[in-house]
Amino acid sequence: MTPTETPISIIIAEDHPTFSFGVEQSLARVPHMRIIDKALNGKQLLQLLNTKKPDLILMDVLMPHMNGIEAAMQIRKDFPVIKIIFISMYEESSIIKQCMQYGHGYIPKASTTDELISVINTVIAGNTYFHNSKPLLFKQPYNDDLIKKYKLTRREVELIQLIKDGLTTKEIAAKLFLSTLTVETHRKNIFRKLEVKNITELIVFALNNQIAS
Amino acid sequence: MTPTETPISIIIAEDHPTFSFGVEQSLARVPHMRIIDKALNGKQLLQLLNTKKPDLILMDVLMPHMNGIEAAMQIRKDFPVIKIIFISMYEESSIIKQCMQYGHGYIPKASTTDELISVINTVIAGNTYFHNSKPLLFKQPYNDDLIKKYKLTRREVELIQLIKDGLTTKEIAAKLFLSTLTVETHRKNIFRKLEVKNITELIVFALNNQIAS
DNA sequence: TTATAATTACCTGTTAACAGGTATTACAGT
DNA sequence: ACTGTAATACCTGTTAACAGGTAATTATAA
Repeated sequence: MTPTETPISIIIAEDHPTFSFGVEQSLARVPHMRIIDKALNGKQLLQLLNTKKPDLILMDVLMPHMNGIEAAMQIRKDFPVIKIIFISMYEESSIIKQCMQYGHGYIPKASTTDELISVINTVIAGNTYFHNSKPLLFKQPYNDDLIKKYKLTRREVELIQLIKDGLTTKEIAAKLFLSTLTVETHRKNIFRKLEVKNITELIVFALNNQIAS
Repeated sequence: MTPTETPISIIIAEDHPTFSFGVEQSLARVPHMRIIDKALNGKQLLQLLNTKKPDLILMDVLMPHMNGIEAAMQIRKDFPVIKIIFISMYEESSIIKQCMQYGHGYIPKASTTDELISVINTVIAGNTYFHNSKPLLFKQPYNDDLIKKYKLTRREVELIQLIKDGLTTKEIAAKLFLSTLTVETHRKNIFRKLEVKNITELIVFALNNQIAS
């Protein structure tokens, strides 16, 4: 939108040199963007940041030694001013969600150069941009996919909701006018289906997968 | 980016007619966008949707009778295809976070027409766009704020992490070479400080507040 | 150095969670 | 009419969680 006087300085953190080179070539033609360095993984990136402070980092999510998310967690602590755009081969909602937590933008590797330039401008302008062709937000009201995948019944999903709200078996039974034994049965079935060993794992699973919001 | 053949149909839900009129005027000059109707609040909007199905809704966050967030929750259930862009006077992170949950985009009312058009195009293209000049993501570091607020010790945070990973008291004790009784003491202290009554509430709290990721 | 906080550990109970079953009723799909 | 699944409920245990204390060692900051 508004090209700055001094060019936007960028570091690419990406373990595949081929892709990294492609990005470099693409951005070479953009006057107000300059790639000042490259890193092959998170650790290398953090070392680079000791001497060079870019405006923005194009960060691959999956890298050896230290992945992009971990690196981003560290960077936002040490250099909160630096913008981070994640790039990933996979468009899984769980990944995109993490990117929303720890970065300012996300695009898949399959994106066009135009989209890349667009997202850089957007993020530098102080906004966020998360590409998702299969919209993640509207997939989660009740995560139907997951519920089908794990063959959860309506009642079971209802129970998960209540468990997540911190209700004990007894409280749930009272609320739903059921025997506590029935609630326990449901609970056991949920555990079996989701392959979790206790409430803790159930809650983490449910929250991460938006079965209970 | 890519103007469609048939124009993008839009409904505005906004309780201030002045603002609503301004948007209408602004978009009137954009050929591939068409405002097909207006609503003054969430309830009115939902009624409109019985007869008209827009591609996109420009939704004010704060409206009388039924606010934008509530309306969005309903709409994503009933008409998941419809895109929602929130418009708000306030740039509070709590509001933006909710918008990220229930919509595809967010811009403040102070935005330019260019930004409005840009966000509509972005969202229609299947992406998300959340304007935030004071970046919300980097405001919740690892959540040191919360840890300080609740006066959690290092050890307690460590315990929360392990509890979140589904470890039982015994397992945690073994891992940290502690007595199970010690772990129980820590746990009780955590419960007291965070004012939660059981592990379930602890997990939900920790995940929601990024104390444990 | 001297409080203060952090970490560790223990004691005594009660209650809830969890494991591994069986079994009945009801209803929806073929 | 039949069959599977959902929803309900029970039984028998064991173990973990939780509540309510007390108290001894470290660290650590005033």
